[in-house]
Amino acid sequence: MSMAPSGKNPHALSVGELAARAGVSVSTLHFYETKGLIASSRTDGNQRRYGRDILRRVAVIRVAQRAGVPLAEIRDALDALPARRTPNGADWAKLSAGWKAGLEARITSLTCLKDQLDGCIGCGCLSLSDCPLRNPGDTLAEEGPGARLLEG
Amino acid sequence: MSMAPSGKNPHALSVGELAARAGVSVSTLHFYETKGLIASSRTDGNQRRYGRDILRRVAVIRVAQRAGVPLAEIRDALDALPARRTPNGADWAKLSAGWKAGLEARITSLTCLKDQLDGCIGCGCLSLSDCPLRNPGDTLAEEGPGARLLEG
DNA sequence: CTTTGACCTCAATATAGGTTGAGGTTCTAG
DNA sequence: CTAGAACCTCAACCTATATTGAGGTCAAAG
Repeated sequence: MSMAPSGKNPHALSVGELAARAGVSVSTLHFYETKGLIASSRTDGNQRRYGRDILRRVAVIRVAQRAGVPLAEIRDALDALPARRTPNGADWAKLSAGWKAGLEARITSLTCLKDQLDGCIGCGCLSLSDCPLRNPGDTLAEEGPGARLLEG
Repeated sequence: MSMAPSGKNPHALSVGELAARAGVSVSTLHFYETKGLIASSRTDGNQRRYGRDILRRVAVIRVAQRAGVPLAEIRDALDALPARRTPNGADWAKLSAGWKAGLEARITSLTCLKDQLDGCIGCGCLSLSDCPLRNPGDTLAEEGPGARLLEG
């Protein structure tokens, strides 16, 4: 019934425990592992066990995702963390600082779009040749074809 | 060489022309048609021809996408346009007004995240139990598992 | 010792939003 | 009339982010 492993290390988390505490599903944790975002050691019985860093790491992943950072980039950023010692506050802060810039850019882009939409609601011009929404001045038009899941 | 159809109706656009003018690829227009976002008439030779409304319609679709509206919702909104007459400025304004609310919510959510990230950069607390980023007060935590491509 | 729940791997499926290619037709310029 | 550009359909493929299921193992409680 209990999800906690009762083995030698009471601080190590099983995937079920981690999933519950981190607010993600077990399959998501497996998925993150295949993508190199998290790692685990194994028990004699081949079950995953996670150390004390893991909760913070998963939390960082979810926050970065909310900020619109794709998993591949998150992985690269996490790979840049010091491997030998436990990352400290400054290490994490460095990561989030980098992501904040992207987040701010996204907010700016959306706000710009909103302002233009405001104007176009007033004039009903949407799609007229001089409407800023039709020929946005930003770099979006330069992005090539391809799946663009986030608004860039 | 010319992409313009030289048939009876010089105002009708071929897919290539529409693609060029709307700034999307031909395959995207085909795709939109299968999804019910746009429609076309056909020549005797089974080639698509588009009327004068189409440019505005495609423009509206792209703007709504930038605002984070999924194609299915855009389709539903477009379906609600008057079918019998050419939609006027007020019709289009009604659409964009609805999408603006969602866009504003998205901006608010991201701005909130940014503000929290600001605080957490200062304290380096990311993943500590009292960090607002770990237990966001908004409704994101209530969303079940599943692909969440946009930040909701 | 048996049962049950948590765990394992691997493959298939799902969604959104398209792109690419094969194989064939149409249109227009020279 | 013929070459080549543009068009057609349909199916397969692509990325990102997971979820679901099949088939089997492990561990702890009764």
